[in-house]
Amino acid sequence: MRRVARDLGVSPMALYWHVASKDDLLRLMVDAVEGEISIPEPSGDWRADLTNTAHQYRETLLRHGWMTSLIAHRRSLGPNELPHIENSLAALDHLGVTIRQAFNVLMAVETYYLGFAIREQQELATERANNHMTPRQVRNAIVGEGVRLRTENLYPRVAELFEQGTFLTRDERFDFGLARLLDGIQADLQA
Amino acid sequence: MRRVARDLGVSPMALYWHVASKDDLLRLMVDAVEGEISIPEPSGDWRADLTNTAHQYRETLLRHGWMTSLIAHRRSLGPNELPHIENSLAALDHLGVTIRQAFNVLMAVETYYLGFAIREQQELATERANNHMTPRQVRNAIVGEGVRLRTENLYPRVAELFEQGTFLTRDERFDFGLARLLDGIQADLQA
DNA sequence: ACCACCAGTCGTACGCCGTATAGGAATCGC
DNA sequence: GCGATTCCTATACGGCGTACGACTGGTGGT
Repeated sequence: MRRVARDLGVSPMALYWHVASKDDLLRLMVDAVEGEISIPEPSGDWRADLTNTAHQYRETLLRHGWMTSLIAHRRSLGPNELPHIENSLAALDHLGVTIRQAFNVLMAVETYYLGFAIREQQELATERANNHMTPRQVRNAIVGEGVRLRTENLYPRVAELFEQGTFLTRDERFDFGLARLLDGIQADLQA
Repeated sequence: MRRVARDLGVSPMALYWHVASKDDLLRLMVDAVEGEISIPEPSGDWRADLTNTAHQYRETLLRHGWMTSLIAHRRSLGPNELPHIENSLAALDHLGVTIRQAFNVLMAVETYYLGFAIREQQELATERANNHMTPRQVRNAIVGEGVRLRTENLYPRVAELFEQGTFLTRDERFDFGLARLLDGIQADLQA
């Protein structure tokens, strides 16, 4: 609050004319971010539509890193969320599923990208904390840890994983999990 | 800090003998919770094992609601996490997949239950905020909102969804999404 | 018996924070 | 002209995390 006021060049209490409380301000911020996400009209390819939506959300949550820490307490379902749900439901029209089934699908996808956003923030925070190391050094540290584990006969699978020292990029991981989820959903819908 | 100290019947500053800072304390708390999760030995049925793990995590994150709000900033990978990863990787042995592939599977599942835990906390917080209403009243409010949307010709699919007023329970939703994800993973592993 | 040491605690104080309360200045409708 | 409305400011309260320094009880060494 005091910080916001300072940045705006006004006294802290001036904010309370426009906003009821800090909590209220945060709610508005979350809703505003929700508003800047644009869910496209259904294209006819529901997989592409849901994937697109997931990417939009991920990108937006990534751009506003503070959101992930807020989203755990704060109710969403502000007025800016309904059109997104509507469009996503529309993407699943003509698939012979009920609205409720479509909604369950939506929730599952949403769960996935929400979880990914959280993880992503964790990792970015860790990288920020280690920003004195080059990527190569980070990699070496991981490999070294793997070697240590192996020589101590601890957690052989983790050791092997670390020793390889190569992982999917975050983008690849996001797409991998999302694709698997959509695969499962697709199979379920066709059953 | 002051609150913890009061509950322990000591002065606030006494805590700083045992703990470096509030942040440090929170880190220890998260790691302690991680420690109380017990990942069972592989049973031979990897789907059952991963499902079991996911349930354990969900239940634990639910039991300690404060964790979800911390987990976004805080580094995990404390010493209590490695054995879990090891056991989960072990569950995927003998499937003809590399350690790296197995790890990607793990990450996807973890992403899912993390996201679900967040959503669950959101919903529980909302329920707590509305605890002056009976479940019947909540349902009626949703249905009423659906009717309102329909009469105003807004978001017809959302309107229909609300008007029905019945949704999966949280347990069912968790299992539905997780099952779809594992379906997709299974199909991918067999390909 | 003495002392040095150390684990553990406490009191005080500083600089943050969100916000309750009261009041001041500019603008508008009449 | 004047009351109402809009927007802002100043001050103050109670909370927070924690830096700093002092205190206490018990231990081991000599």
